[in-house]
Amino acid sequence: MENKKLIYIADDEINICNIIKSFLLKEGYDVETFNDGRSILEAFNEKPADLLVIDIMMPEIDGFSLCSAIRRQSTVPIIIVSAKDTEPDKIAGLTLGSDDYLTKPFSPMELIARIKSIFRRIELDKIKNDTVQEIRIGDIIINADKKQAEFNGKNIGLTGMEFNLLYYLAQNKDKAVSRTELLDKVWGFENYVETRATDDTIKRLRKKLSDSGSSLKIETVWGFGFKVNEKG
Amino acid sequence: MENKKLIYIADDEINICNIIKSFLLKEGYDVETFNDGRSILEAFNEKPADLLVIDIMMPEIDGFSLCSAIRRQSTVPIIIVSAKDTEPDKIAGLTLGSDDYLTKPFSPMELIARIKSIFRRIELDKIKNDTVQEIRIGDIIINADKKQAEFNGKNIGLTGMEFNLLYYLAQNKDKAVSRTELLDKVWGFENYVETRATDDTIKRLRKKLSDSGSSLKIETVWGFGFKVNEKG
DNA sequence: ATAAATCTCCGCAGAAATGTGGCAAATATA
DNA sequence: TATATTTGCCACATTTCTGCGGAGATTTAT
Repeated sequence: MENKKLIYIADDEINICNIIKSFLLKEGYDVETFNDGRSILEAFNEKPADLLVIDIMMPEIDGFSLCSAIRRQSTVPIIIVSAKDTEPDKIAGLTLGSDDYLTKPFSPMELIARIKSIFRRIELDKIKNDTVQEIRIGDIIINADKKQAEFNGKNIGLTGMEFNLLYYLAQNKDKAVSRTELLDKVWGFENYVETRATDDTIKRLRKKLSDSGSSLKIETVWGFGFKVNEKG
Repeated sequence: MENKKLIYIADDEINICNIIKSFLLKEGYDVETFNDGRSILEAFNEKPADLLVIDIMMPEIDGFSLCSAIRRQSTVPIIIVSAKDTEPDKIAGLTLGSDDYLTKPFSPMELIARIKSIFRRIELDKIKNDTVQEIRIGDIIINADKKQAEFNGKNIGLTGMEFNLLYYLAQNKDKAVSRTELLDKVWGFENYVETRATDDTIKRLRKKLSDSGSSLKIETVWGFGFKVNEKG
């Protein structure tokens, strides 16, 4: 269980700080507020936060300088919040190392959405290589990366068309899919093939499934198309 | 060997696509444009990009659906660009998995600054995570520093192209990689070579691997590309 | 029950994709 | 400059895939 994230806010208007703080607290974050650039920098050196929300115009150290100072020593995400809404200001802020730039007045809900988006990005980068894209259907695992379907961890050796067809049916599991839809989505509309072509591939698919030992059945929906069910 | 970053743009207004494209090209990115949700999704499955810029209102598949569809299978950064500027729209977009949300009309320079900010965030996260210079794949050890691959501690004498190709496949182990992707990421976009060039290098790679005594096999993914598996 | 419609299965052949060996231009090396 | 290496390309052989016709089985309708 991950700890609560700690967020520092720096703005010389105390009211702004408090408003943002109350929203972030409601979202379950730990929050500390500061009213000038120097105090947030000192606090950060003392105890690093997980994200900073800073204003541009502040006493002691302004937001731009603060941003580059922090960036020299940390990869912590920074969101700049400012009344300065000109393009050069935004670009300066983003270029100096901030992850986002919001102009006042802004919606607290949007700020929260953007904070979450940044945290999600960090998570995605962290787990990137561990995520496996696969669909489970009955006793079969369909792995889109490997482009193969497995039963008991063993590849059942589907061809391209067979794989695409099974993949499409699995994406629409428990739902009947018409032949026309299959021809359109799996075969592609530039192909002029007989409707019966689907039957052929289904036939081969069924054979390979049963040969592999799987008990997954592709149901026929009479006069319409086919369907696979989540549980075998 | 870090290539130019590849960016896909999807907007049903061709003019918007072209304007964004020209700016991004000037910044040194590779760019491809699409005019509906489905075509960018198909292109992405065939050849993943490094970042997506998508509109909300598009034919076939709208931006929101596209965003969650992509997010289900990839961590690629997504920037939504839309004429819808209400708070709920922004929050919806950010919550569904986008990394940023810009409202039209927007400044191209700001878009570029935000794109760079996202790439910087990913770099910052990457430095924290991996510093591995050696990849083990089957009975082969690939050393990025020495730029050579070893079996039983002995260099198997790969040429530059052969090494780059094996290295790329190893980085994507257990994942099928298309020829198009290889041409883009290993050969580089500026080179116009026959698709079959990949087959040639694969051929030589396979020979050197087997000559060296290694049992590592490069699998053919019929009608798509190639793949190496973690365990030989 | 009987007829009509629909689906499954079999074998096949054309088509598409890939593997193989040789060749030559470009590049590096001595 | 001469030599060796690398790498893309081509032609041909081989493998693999996939749609089709048709026979027989199954389901539905009357």
